[in-house]
Amino acid sequence: MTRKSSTGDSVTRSTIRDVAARAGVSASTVSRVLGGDYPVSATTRTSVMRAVRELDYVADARAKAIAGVGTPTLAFVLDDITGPSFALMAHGVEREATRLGHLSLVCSTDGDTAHELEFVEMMRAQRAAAVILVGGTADTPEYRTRTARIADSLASVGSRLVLCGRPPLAPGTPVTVIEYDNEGGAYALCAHVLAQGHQRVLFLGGRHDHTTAQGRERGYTAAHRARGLEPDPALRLHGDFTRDSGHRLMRQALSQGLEFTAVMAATDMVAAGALTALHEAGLSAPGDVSLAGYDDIPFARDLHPALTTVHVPYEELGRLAVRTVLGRTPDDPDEHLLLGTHVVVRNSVAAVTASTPGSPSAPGSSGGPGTSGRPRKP
Amino acid sequence: MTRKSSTGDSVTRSTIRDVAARAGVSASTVSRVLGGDYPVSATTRTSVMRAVRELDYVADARAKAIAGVGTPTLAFVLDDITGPSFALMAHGVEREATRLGHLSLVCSTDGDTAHELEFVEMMRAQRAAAVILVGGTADTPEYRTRTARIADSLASVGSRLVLCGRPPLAPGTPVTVIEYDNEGGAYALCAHVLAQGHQRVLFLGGRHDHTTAQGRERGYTAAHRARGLEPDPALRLHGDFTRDSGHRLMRQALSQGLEFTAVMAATDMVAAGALTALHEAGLSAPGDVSLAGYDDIPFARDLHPALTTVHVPYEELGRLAVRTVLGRTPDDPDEHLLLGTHVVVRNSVAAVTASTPGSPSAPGSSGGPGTSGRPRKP
DNA sequence: AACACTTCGGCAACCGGTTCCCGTGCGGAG
DNA sequence: CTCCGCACGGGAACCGGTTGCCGAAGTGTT
Repeated sequence: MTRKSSTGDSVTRSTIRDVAARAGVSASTVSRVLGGDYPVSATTRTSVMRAVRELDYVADARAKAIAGVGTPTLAFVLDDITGPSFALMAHGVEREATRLGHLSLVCSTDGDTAHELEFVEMMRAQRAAAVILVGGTADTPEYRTRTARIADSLASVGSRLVLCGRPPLAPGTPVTVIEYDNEGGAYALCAHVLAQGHQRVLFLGGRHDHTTAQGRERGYTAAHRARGLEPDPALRLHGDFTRDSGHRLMRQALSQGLEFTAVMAATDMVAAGALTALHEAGLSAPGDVSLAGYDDIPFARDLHPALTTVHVPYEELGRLAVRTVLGRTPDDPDEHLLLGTHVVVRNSVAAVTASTPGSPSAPGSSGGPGTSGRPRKP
Repeated sequence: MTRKSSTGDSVTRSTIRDVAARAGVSASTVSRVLGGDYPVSATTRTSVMRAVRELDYVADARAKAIAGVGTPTLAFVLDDITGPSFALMAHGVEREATRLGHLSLVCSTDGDTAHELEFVEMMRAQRAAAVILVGGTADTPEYRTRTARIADSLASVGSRLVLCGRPPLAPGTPVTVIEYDNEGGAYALCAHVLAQGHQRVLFLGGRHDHTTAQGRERGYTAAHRARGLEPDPALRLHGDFTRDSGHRLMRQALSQGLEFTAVMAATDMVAAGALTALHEAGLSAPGDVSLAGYDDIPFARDLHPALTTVHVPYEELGRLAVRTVLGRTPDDPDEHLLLGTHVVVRNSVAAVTASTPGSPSAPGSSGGPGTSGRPRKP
């Protein structure tokens, strides 16, 4: 049995024929014993099982796959698993996939769309049951045509593209999309902030061509307009979705003397960075400035003050994505699900008072936020 | 070409023989054109390539794998991708794997060791190049024998087990382990806290049989002893590594009137939960109580006060794990790497003053932490 | 005793690739 | 003009499984 015992026992890598030989039967019989349904006599069964056990044999899943048996795997590609909301989605995808008996392949692109293409090609080669693209992206015409092409090429090998947290493509493209309502959530959140009497709310956004950021910004604008307000363009700052971006943007806003009594961040991460910048400037929330986030990541509760934000059912989103795509027959119409969100009120946004002051003494920053809750004419 | 065009174009799923037929050559030629090295005339090459393009053909990676070509995949199984430190490791693993041209399979066990076994069996079937178990675990004799068996069974199919952030098994077990220094980090951190004059520091631990928690607790104890102190057993509370656990434990500690002037949490997540519990009780850090964490998750900076903690190179850990295992030849000795950690001092632990008070008014809790920085005789 | 029917196991083809081995047709060297 | 070698391409075996089909027993019926 030992082919080359240089160090301890060697690699065995036994095949089905090895098992067959040891049990004194043919390979087909072994396959049938393992497969289950075919009638096999009790004596052969036990002798085969004994050989399997002795050799510690496991059928090669790739060989089974190629023979058309076995469960195909699922793939999901995302920006960076490190982001809390991505992690949540990934968890949902993975949990549901394994619950349904599928393996999950994961790829991070780190925002590199070229990587995205490479990955999809690999997944196509793997004959993955589905490829799930999670998270928003820069929405350019080039992106749309590229993604549509991806959808087609996946469909051509019997796989399927799923867009999770990303807007749909042109109708007729073979794609499943599961979204959540960015605009609606932002609208509700901003309405809540405005209802507290704030009139100048700073928007800390992501990249301005990013679908998620755009949706949230639309909600911000719409909420203002619904109250007959027109948000000051100077109050929109763009960066990315990291805490560092929020930190930087907030410092910048403070140092250039922007006037505002509340801040609405595009994500909780951005809010977290903004909050520390506020603290560093000697300002408190919500005493001096109210602050709201978006995503309701687990950590939102542990910021001080606990962050008012909008809850997005990220994990459910991932779960739903795989359930939908796996429970699909080829001729089903293309699905498009839109999940709702809701704002969760915590302690970081307070009513504006007549005396909501600017920074009493903001060290290192010239001028704090607006010292009066009453801005110039809207 | 269209087999059944019920809705738009049908599934093509073209094989290498389809390409060969279309190009008017044999399958072997197509394989050689795609493979690269074999001499093929320019005219055949272009005609083959044209057929490939027209059919949008991609070779089936599984078939290649079974034929002994193509890159094997890598698998990593972890508790819950949602935990920030896990996510960091996962990111490191995934990044390094794809950099080296490998795909990564991911599985979460949610702490269920039975799942762990199932997954490993699946990975064995997949003939994964390596299976990386990340994160600490409950260290029981049963665990050790089970894991050793896993290591052997993986080795028998030419795969290999990697333990990442988990202690080694019995010598001779075919396993690669990459650890970081829990005890040393906790020692250094606790020494820092003690050097600030604290003498009663509350330890908020994880499960007492969990390897990571144990290491950190050992460091906590050792740091005390190095100063001639013996930590009060009543000051060790055990839970798990979640923020909720930290929250609950801290509430419990406050409500039962435990005396302490500093808190050392087993993880930053626990610290975060503990901090909000402190806040909820009307206590401030580090004014009333100093607080330290462990892991240096990205969020640690955004707590208020910014958390003093010990930095663990999680991402590097993951990266190193795959680099080590992939750059291995079968007869190499079993590796065991131990990465260093270092404490990062922020604002959450302060020197104890003569007047470091208990809770001025802790609502809902009967009695705050010790009102005197001076405990009974150590 | 002959017959049909069921139970059970082996042969061989197939899944989609790769690669060894060999045969052809071409060119250049002697 | 012959011979040799090389460039090129095809047939077939193989990787490790599954499964349709068929034949050999064993059993029950008339």
